[in-house]
Amino acid sequence: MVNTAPPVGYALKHAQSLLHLRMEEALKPLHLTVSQYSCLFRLRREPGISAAALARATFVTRQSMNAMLQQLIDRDLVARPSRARTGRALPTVLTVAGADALDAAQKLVDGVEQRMLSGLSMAANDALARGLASCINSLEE
Amino acid sequence: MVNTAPPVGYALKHAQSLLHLRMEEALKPLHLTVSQYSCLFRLRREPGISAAALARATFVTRQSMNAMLQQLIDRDLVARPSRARTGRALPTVLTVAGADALDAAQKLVDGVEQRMLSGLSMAANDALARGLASCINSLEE
DNA sequence: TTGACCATGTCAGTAGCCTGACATACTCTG
DNA sequence: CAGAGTATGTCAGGCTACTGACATGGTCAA
Repeated sequence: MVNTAPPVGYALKHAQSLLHLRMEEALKPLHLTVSQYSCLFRLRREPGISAAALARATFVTRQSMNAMLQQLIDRDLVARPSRARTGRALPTVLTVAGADALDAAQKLVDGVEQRMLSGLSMAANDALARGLASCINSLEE
Repeated sequence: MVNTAPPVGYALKHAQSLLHLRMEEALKPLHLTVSQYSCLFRLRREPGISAAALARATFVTRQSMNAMLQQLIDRDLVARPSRARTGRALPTVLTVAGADALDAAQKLVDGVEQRMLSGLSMAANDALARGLASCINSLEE
């Protein structure tokens, strides 16, 4: 007897959709979208990263990322040179204002994430993370 | 010592993004998008459901759902009356062609889902499903 | 050195989904 | 019975992300 509908994929979508919604709500006062937050977050972890690499890390196309970066540059949260020192990649970095915005956003996002995981024991949290990692591994390539 | 970046939210996004991508690839030969598949899937489970309820179940707005339903109606995969017998809700149902398309799509999607879960034991699969359910529960309202 | 190959950035066009707003139909309370 | 409240469908407009295409710069093998 098999399931008529394996619920894992649906649950994944449901959870991600809700997480995105709550994050969007939380970040609204800062006038940041989830995508913009992800971008700033990754920029702190990898200063000087190229826009294309940033795009891959945040699951959008490089075209979308460049459009988003332009907005963030206009708001002075991010900076990058107009010409590459070498190659074509333009190394992008956080500005001071960008780092400040990220700090504020981080607190709000952490709250949402804690809320999401509040019903899980440490072991269950671990099992969830491990399960997701396995799914990711099985799906890539 | 706390994590600089709690990876669960990111892993959730990563997994969902990959799953969506693989499903999109798998459904391409049928000229169906993931959203359309989700819509058909839900329609089989709940024949006669309203477009608004369908929208909630598939995590889009009712405006988007109505636009999508119009496409599916044009392709004769879905049908619904032009007037409601009672109230405003227009009960939507699968056509025979829609059921056939869903059957074909189901096989492909099941393959993707199995691939995603292929690295997990039954217990780990269970723990993942339970963890996601807990996250969903904690995040709604 | 040269030519294939790949990565990056950019331009143009398209599609999907969203928010905001409104009319309609039912329900429920006073 | 009158009114508010809720749910559904629909129209209009806008924004975001996508695909497709191209030029540029670097790498690597022949």
